[in-house]
Amino acid sequence: MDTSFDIESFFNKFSCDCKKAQRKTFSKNQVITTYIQKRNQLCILLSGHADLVRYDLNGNRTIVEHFSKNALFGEVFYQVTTNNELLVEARSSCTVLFYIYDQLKEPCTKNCEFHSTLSEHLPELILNKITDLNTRIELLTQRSTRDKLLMYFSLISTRKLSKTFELPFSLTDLADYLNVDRSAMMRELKLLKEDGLVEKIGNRIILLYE
Amino acid sequence: MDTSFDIESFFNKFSCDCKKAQRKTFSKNQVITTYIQKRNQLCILLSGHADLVRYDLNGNRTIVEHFSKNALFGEVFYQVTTNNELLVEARSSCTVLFYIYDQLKEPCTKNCEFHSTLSEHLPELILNKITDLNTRIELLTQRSTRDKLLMYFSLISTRKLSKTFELPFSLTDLADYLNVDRSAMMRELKLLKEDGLVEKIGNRIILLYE
DNA sequence: TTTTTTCTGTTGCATAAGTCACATATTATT
DNA sequence: AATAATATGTGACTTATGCAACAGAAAAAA
Repeated sequence: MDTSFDIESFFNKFSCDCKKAQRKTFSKNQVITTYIQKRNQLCILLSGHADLVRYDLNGNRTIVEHFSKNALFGEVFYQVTTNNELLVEARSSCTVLFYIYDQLKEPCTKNCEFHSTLSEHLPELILNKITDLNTRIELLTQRSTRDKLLMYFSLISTRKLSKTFELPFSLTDLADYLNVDRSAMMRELKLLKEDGLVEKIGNRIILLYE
Repeated sequence: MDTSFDIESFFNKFSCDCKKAQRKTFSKNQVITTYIQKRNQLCILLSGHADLVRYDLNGNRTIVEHFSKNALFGEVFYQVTTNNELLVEARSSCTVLFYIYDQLKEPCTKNCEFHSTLSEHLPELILNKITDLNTRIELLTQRSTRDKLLMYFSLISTRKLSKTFELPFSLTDLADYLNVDRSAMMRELKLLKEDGLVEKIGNRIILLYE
């Protein structure tokens, strides 16, 4: 998520005196939070990468959302509908700001600069979240595994402004993100290579079309 | 979407003097808007039902989102990634409020009551939109057609607080919404009936489990 | 009303995609 | 450096889902 406003460096300069925010760091694979209704938690990812992951009763794992710098997450945004486990897991080492949504909304009595600036930028951050979610839906509504792969590659390619890029996921995770079986995805990836649409060197993807 | 705040009746009482909003009505199947980047349009559905529909090059139709009373939509929320057509179509007769997002943000000079009240309630409306999108993702990440149907039924059932309910979609539309082939969905629906999980009388679904 | 259009329900068939299983490569951990 | 753990790559087999086609029902238009 690319925002002109860099929350992390801003937070470092004007740390929040009002004590409404908690800042924590996490190492890879640690659980950042779980989604349990009622707490109304709102989190901001200051640095690193994290995933919202769902484990269902059949042992299937789904990466519901992927978060990078400046992303918002937390159960304020979530109506927990199923009784599946929903965890946010750190994909790399992460720094996270924890808020209670209702406290964030009401004006800060201490009038600390960080708090007011964050409120000012909140609409922008939220709009980014919504477009991310809509893009996620576009991806998931692709009909075939091939279409999902091609759209996913194209998204990263335009974001990186290059036909060559590193995958931010392992292939196992990518399958869980695209909601397809891993071995089926591998097969399709091979076909894409055979059809001369894609090249893959280690973790690096090269798009050969257009 | 159930909000305590009813925009429609409020708008009727204190109609917006500042002329920033345009209110229009649409009849069934009319195109309310198309998603073209740059205009930054934000729309509010005051009454009726509408769908965001995508037509791809193979003639496939996808219902990307379904909107009901108080729903927000428009291209502010959308990063148009593919070159597919994206239309919002009225499913029933609709009343829609059109805004330009940037104008909505800045404080109203005329200080009209509607405008300020809307701004006040905007965070709540936006939060609803985000939880809707997340629920949509939950639905789309169900693995099988059966799971999609069961989750969809369960969502409506909890919303209506009843194991018996009318489908707000035709079966053709439902298939486009669940992103599955219609005849495959019909087959699965038959199996659900045969397994004694669901009963269907006309447009009415009865859940038989739990 | 009659006619036309769209929706529902069902089938046979083709194929995309899931399941299982295993070998090798790569990455963590001790 | 040795061992364990996890990720990648691939193949044989099964199954779910897509596709095409059609008849009857329901809804919309004439």
